Amino acid sequence: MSRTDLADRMGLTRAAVSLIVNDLLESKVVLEAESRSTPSGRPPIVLEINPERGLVGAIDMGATHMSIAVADFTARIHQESEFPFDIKDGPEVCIAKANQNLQNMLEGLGLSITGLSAIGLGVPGPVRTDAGMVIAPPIMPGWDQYPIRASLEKMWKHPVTLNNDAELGALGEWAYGAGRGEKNIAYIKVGSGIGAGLILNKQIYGGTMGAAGEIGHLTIDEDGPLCNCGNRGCLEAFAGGYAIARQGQLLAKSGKRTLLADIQSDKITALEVAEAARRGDLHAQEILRRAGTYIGIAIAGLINLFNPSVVIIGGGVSQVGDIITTPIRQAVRERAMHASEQSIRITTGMLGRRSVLIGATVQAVNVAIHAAAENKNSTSKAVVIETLEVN
Amino acid sequence: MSRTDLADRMGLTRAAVSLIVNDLLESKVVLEAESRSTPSGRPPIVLEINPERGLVGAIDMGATHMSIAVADFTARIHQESEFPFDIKDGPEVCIAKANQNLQNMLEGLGLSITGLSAIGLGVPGPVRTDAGMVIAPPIMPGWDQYPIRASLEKMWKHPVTLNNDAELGALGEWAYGAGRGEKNIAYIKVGSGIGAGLILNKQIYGGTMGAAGEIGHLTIDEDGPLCNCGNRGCLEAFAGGYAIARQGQLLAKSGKRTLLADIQSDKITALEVAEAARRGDLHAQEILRRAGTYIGIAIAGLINLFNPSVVIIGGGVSQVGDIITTPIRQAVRERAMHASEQSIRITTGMLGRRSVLIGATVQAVNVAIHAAAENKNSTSKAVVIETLEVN
DNA sequence: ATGACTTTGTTAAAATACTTGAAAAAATAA
DNA sequence: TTATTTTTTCAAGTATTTTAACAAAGTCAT
Repeated sequence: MSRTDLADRMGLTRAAVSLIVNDLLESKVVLEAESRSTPSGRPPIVLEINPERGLVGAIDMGATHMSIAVADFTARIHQESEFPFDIKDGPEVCIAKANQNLQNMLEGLGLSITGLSAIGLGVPGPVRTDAGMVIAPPIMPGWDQYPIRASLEKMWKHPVTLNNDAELGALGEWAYGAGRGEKNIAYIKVGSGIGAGLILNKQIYGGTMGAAGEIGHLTIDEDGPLCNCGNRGCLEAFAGGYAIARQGQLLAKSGKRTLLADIQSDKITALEVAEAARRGDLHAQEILRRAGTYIGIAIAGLINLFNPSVVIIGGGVSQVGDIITTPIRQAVRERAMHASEQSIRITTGMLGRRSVLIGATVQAVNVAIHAAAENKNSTSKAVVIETLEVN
Repeated sequence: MSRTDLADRMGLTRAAVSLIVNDLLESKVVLEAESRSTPSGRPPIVLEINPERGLVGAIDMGATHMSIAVADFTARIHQESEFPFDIKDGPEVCIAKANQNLQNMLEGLGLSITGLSAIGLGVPGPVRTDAGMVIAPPIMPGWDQYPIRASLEKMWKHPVTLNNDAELGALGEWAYGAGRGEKNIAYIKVGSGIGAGLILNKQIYGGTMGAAGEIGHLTIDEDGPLCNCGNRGCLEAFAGGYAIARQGQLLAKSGKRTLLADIQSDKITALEVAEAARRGDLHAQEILRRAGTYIGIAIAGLINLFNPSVVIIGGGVSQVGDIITTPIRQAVRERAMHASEQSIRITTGMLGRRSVLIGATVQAVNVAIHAAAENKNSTSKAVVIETLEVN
């Protein structure tokens, strides 16, 4: 990105951008790379974020697993680890575990917490980002209104950001993945549950209470199976990881010719079903195809309401690729309005399992750069977000 | 609203607001009213928009009826008229009719088009507001990519704004109706068709192609009745005005004890069904109750995805009040996620049939004030929108 | 190679949009 | 009357951006 490109995107003059960029250069947030060649005229000086400007922490708390990572300012992950835990243990225990593991990782890198500029955290519940807490989370007992950000900032003495995990997946894919440069995207996280993260007008949209994007609990069929939210026929009850696992278990016991028959029934998770499908198991493929159709129905609804330019399928189940995206696309084609459906792109995420971590990194880098800009008597400020966007 | 209130809402200092407001006072956009009394301290000077600053035109093109109005800067409608027309006649004919009727109304008021500061227009299709045209509209044959705003501005030599009608309904209710001061609202327009207008983060959200809010084509039941969009089981096919009319016609012919039996079957529209229901016809009430349940299912989906703070039911059918809102509320209570459902308010519009017209007025006043601010060497600018919001 | 052309980046002065801190104004309560 | 409270204003200063001119760095045609 050249200064001129930035000026165009931000609606400023080149002169203004020049001043801002020179400040950022001085504070080493961005670097000048080699010039690009152009058909005519002075070649632009390519600007990029300085990876060596600093490091940030990223934490992705799921329902049953936690991932933590240390990454640089370009969101490149230097070290990463994943381990099982249980969000139901409540904030104190979970935060202690997160701290423990982050400290261990830092030690391994010859660093301490002071080596990080900021830490980004994602959790599987409705987040009030400004307040730094979750409100009435369905699957996070004990976390309701616990001051997550405040207690982490007190412990680490560094800025912490808190977001919903699907939001961060959307942010990650938007900044560095399949949604780059788009104005409105939806990221569908198909894991044990199903949630959507929304970027609208280039910003995370969380809704009034942080509870936007609950696509997993759209009613697909009022007479459908019971969902653990208490209602019937939610998408999640048809196509979530648990639902897929249960169908795999039933399949294994059915006596049909399937690769899953070799596995002990209660060990079958969505992962095993996906693996069997990939290896050609027609029955397992059928399970995923059906799940894809249901997800597609819900996505068609989302498209009709939001009209995004891209829908990105992420989360564990998305790893199976075409087996699930094909029925999704077909269901959308059949059910979404023509105008929206014509212009939509439906794709799997480019960042795989890492999209949430990378989204957390983006948030952390954001606050880190803001903090750096505050310390200087610089001309930047809100501008920095755009700088990142443009990266 | 005092200067101090404005400062708080806009995140500026009182000094800054004072400067801006004084400019607006000088250009007669706002007026100082009498001071409110307060328990202690200097009483604030109440500011309000000057109704006599100017007039704007507002046009609401529906599928089969057009409303036009002349209103002042406080969105008070001075004169209004409604007449049948057919959007299918295409842009030239419809624009000519709009012009004809607006000119007549202005003549009746002793005015001409030069007496208007701006004109706001709403149409029932996906609008690209910036481009001033509709893209691939389902029910506006011949309008696709026709330069609506450009040709109107050429004809009238005044600024024209173009929006989707449901968007404008949302804007109207947000600015002067049931959604005042809220951050995220959805306005559900239940007319012949069913569409939603969205205000997110205090701004109209139209989606990537202007096709957001198509709630009428959410799939409620894949085996449901055929919709004129080509799919099966759309909400509109269950609960739209046409669907209600058809059910009323069937009811009339069924031999059941109903007020509709007295009316010639092909003259029964949704209006007659609503009227019969209001007069106590149990079968007609049942039709509306069922429609309400379906609408509620769709709204529950919308709430799960958007988490707005208010959902406003507008359009013709909403006039029946509780008969329809009660089943809607119940369906939402049963199907929406707890966190969102707890905080939501579901209500009918405060502006009745006029919400779209008032939304069009708001847009027109907005551009008019902007234009006024551009002419002056004033300190205002983007600020003006906020001023309006606060009204 | 030279000059014409194009596009990018820089500079200094001016304009704009605020903030800061103090003071004035307008009421109530003691 | 004086103290208190809150709103509004004023004047000076700061921060951010534009304007308009210019310098820099390339290509292209001759």
